[in-house]
Amino acid sequence: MCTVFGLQMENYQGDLNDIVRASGGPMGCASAQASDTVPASSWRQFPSDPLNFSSSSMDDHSVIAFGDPFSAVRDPLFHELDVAAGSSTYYSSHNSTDQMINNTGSTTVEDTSNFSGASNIVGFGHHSKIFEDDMRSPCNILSRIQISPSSSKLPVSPCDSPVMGSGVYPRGIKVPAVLPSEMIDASSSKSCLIDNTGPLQISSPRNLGMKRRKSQAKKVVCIPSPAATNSRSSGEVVPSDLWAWRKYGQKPIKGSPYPRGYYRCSSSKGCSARKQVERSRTDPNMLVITYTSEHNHPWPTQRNALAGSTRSQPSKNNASASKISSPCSQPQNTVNPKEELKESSNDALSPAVAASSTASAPVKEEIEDIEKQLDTDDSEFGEGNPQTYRPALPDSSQQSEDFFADLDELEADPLNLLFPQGFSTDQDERKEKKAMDPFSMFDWSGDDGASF
DNA sequence: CGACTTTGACCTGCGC
DNA sequence: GCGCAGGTCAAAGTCG
Repeated sequence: MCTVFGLQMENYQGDLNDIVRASGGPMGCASAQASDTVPASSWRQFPSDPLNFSSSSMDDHSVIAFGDPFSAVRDPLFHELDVAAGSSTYYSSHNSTDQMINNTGSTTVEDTSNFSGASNIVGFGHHSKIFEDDMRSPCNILSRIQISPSSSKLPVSPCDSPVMGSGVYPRGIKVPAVLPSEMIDASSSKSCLIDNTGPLQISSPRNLGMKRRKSQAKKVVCIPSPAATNSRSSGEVVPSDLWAWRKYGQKPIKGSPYPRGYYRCSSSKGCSARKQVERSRTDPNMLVITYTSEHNHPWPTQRNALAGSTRSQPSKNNASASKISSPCSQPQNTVNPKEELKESSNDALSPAVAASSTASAPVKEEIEDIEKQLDTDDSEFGEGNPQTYRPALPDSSQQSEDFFADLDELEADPLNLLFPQGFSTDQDERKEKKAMDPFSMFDWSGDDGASF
């Protein structure tokens, strides 16, 4: 049982960067397979932002880390998936060559019909701590993603600093207990057509959009399709993530029985982030989500952040959705969908924080402990700590630092409240496991009315 | 009423 | 140049 995430990078421009594939468990469970091998060392890259990188993590786990300030934050979804899918989660990237690295030692060379393009894949044994650590970040799916230096031009400029991810933080994906394994290359690799340092030519907005479309970096994420329908009438299942998406189009795709939905970020006006959602033509149980462009705004923490995802889960479907979201079944977390919706619209906290507030009583205690621990360990999560959740502004590292400085002024980082156990020690592991239980932390329903 | 989805039309890139 | 396919727009409808 594996959860497979395929990430494809097209025309790397520095923002939608950093793709890594972390495979867990025996490679036999992966349908995404490689045709070549590459030394893991060739994959390692040093972070562009030292502030957000822990040398220890590098040394201890050979973590592929990046400048993404979100790299420090555990990804609730992927932890959820990790758990639900038997701790086998895959990230992947596609580049010029098919490569898979499995640091478990058993590099597998297989083939996948779904990899039409090339890919660089780095796998980590799912028992390894590195992977567990990686999974602590809500944005790690991206932050830990990195393009093989051998196959991609990596512009290293302030402008290329990773931004808010591009929304590859599926939050509400409801993962079936048994997950199909598949990785899809939804778009073929193309040579870089854009020199992001060159002059920008603008004809008409539409023309620009088209040109951008053709040359822009993309990330392709393959996820198991949620069983529940959370789309209003089409019945199409669109897993929600932390961003709010607004559907603006749908087109039938030639050769595929499934239409492709087009979404743009509605978290912030002017955000150019887009994504395309379509079902895999080879495995209808898999959704292929292609992220284009990147968010030009911080991770949504305002009420509108959940607008799309909330709406995309109509109350009439919430029952089934919550069932799926909680294979472990936590009935105490079941809440009136109406209430949940209402709460969500009123809550200005980040989803993660809200999640903490919705946890069941025992979990609440754990979270309280964690918060206390956070207070005492605050220094540990100070600047430069990789486990610190730090949203970034896209423009420059300086800007990011300023932004971080602003964030530091916040009383408490919402996600830190959830992920303070990022630096777990052995004695913390038990608590961590419990606290990180995705079904208690990320089930956004609640029994105390504190949910949103 | 605001936010969202649906859907047909339009625009653009690309291959022939 | 033409046609196809994919991507986007925008009006209309839906929902809470």
